[in-house]
Amino acid sequence: MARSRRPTLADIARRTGFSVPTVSMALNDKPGSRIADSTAKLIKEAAAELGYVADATARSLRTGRTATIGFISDEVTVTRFAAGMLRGLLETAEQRDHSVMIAEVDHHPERIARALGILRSHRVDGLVLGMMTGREIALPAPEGAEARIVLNGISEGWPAVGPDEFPAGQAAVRHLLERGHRRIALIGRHPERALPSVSTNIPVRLDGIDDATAEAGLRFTAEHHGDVWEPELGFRGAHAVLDAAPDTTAILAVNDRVAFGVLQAAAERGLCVPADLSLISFDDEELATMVRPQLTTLRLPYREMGEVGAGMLLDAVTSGAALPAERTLLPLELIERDTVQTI
Amino acid sequence: MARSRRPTLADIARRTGFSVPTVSMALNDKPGSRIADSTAKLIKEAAAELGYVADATARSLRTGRTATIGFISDEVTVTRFAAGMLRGLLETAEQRDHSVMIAEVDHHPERIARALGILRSHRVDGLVLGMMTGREIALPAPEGAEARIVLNGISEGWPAVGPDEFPAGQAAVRHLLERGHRRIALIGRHPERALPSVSTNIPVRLDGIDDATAEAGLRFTAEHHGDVWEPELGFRGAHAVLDAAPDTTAILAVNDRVAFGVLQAAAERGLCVPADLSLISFDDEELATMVRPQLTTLRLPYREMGEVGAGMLLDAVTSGAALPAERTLLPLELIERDTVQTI
DNA sequence: ATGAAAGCGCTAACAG
DNA sequence: CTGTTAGCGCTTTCAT
Repeated sequence: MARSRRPTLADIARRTGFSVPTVSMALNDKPGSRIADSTAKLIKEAAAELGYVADATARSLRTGRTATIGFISDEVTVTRFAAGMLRGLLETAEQRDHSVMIAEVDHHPERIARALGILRSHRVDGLVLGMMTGREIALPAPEGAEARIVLNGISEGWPAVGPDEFPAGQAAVRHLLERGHRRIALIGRHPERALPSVSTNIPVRLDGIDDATAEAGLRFTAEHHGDVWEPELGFRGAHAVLDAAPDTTAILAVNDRVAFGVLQAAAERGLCVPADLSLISFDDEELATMVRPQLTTLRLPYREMGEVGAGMLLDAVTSGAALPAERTLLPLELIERDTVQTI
Repeated sequence: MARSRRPTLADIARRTGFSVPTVSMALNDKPGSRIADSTAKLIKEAAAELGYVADATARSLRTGRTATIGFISDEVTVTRFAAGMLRGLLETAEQRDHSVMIAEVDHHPERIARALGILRSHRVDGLVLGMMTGREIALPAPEGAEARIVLNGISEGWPAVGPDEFPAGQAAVRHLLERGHRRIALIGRHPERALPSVSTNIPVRLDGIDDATAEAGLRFTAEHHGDVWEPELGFRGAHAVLDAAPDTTAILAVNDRVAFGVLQAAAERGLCVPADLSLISFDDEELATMVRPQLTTLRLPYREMGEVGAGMLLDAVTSGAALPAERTLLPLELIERDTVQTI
């Protein structure tokens, strides 16, 4: 039953007796052009009857704009953080009447170049590169003139949006301090300071942590290093740290997964969290609310990165203004749940 | 420095002295048309020098095909399962030289209709609707002639791909049976059989479970009902079930999150999994490998749904053949980890 | 083996 | 207020 050909402006024009441009104007009702209200109504009715939907490819060819932004991710669609970033992006894009074309890449530069080329061939109005881990990355020289932005990571020549890690690190320490903790252990510092190509975010987070402890004239009771931030590290780290400094009252874990491991170790030692041991971490992934007690943690603003990134990009696209050269930093919010207790 | 205008076929034509159609032919090197190898080479070199990328909007306008498929999800981008489905889709699409345009919707039919309209205006060659939960849903009558498919869910008039729940339910029971368990408890059956608009998958899974137990002449030692499949249910369920039937040797949990709760309850009771209590569940979400012991579970084929769905869709798009009217069912794989022990 | 002409569906510029 | 003309960049006849 499907009409073999979809209706075009010409169909509506024929049906109503007006010309094609008139139909076009009426349907787009721009403020400037004055089409008689009566004809506009007629035309719209006809369009609705025919089930007309404008052909975006034709429109784009003519206007040079596609109302589409491209999203490339280095595996972000495959991780627990993808959701927020993509969702923020999609929502903002949709609110501002833009569609999103998505391409997945791995870490290989040639794959990224390929994805960039494909998106460019589709004439996207702007490009968003979302990175799962905050790393520095070498991107192909931005040849086209499209607006572009990188989320979470850093790349030479690309405007960027990322999490504001330094104050977050401070906040975590201060939260513990304010609740009376003076004997704090840290789990998850890199064995050596990470290269920017490996991580740009966590080292800054640790700088913030160190800054706040130094300011309070404090040293950690113990530290357990590591750079594979999975539960295993927290599990072993908690045992190590608690063996070394049994009077520790609070543990600062570099992320939620590590904190999860800490929780298991604490249970094994017969320690009750938070009565016997407080715990604070970073990320606020779904896991944080699945465990009991639920984790007090600093939420990484993935969703906001998507929203703000898309917003800035679309501002630039719309106004033609340049994107800020400075990296835009978004705060991590402290989510107080059940793992920190005042002593 | 950016060239204000991107290079077109005409630019290459001017530069090489050939005509625009010749350049087009040479660049697309179709089997049929015979362009001299020498000129093809010349043209390709020129194209590369200019950094030419074909304008997809122009091409689409002319050919009527966009080499793009649309993906709509009812919140799938926001859940733990999104990753696999989206990734399978993206990979298959990319392998077959198609791009993906994505739109996020909630459950409101009018939102879906809107997304459908937008994607249709972009003239996508095919439509994939991915649903997070396997439900039956009423979709706007498919007006356009584009190929379409629904993943995980069911909708009148839409070809579908979904998980093969019945044999998976059987397999879970049989796995326990084969390992000597005869005293099994079940956690997570709906209080009453779910409506298709709520869930089409889990009830079938339970049918499979019931079928295999009946076949073995077995009854569950105890059951704990519920339809909010979160850890809390498993936690309370395990306690209830173990209180009611302390001789239970294995628990069948309706999903991993529930199993996670079971693990916590077992620990609380001083029960060691799997030595004192075996446990099997469904989904294989990331959580399954984060807990210790790691969960033995039946993996939901989200990624495969994406792959197979995209594959079928693209077959239809390419060949013009119709998609199968039958729902295509994909197996759940049993992932043996550490929560089931032979007794 | 290559060129000339036409047209996909739309919008912008200019008449009237 | 509305119609005419033109053209975005590409591919597809049809000539040569």
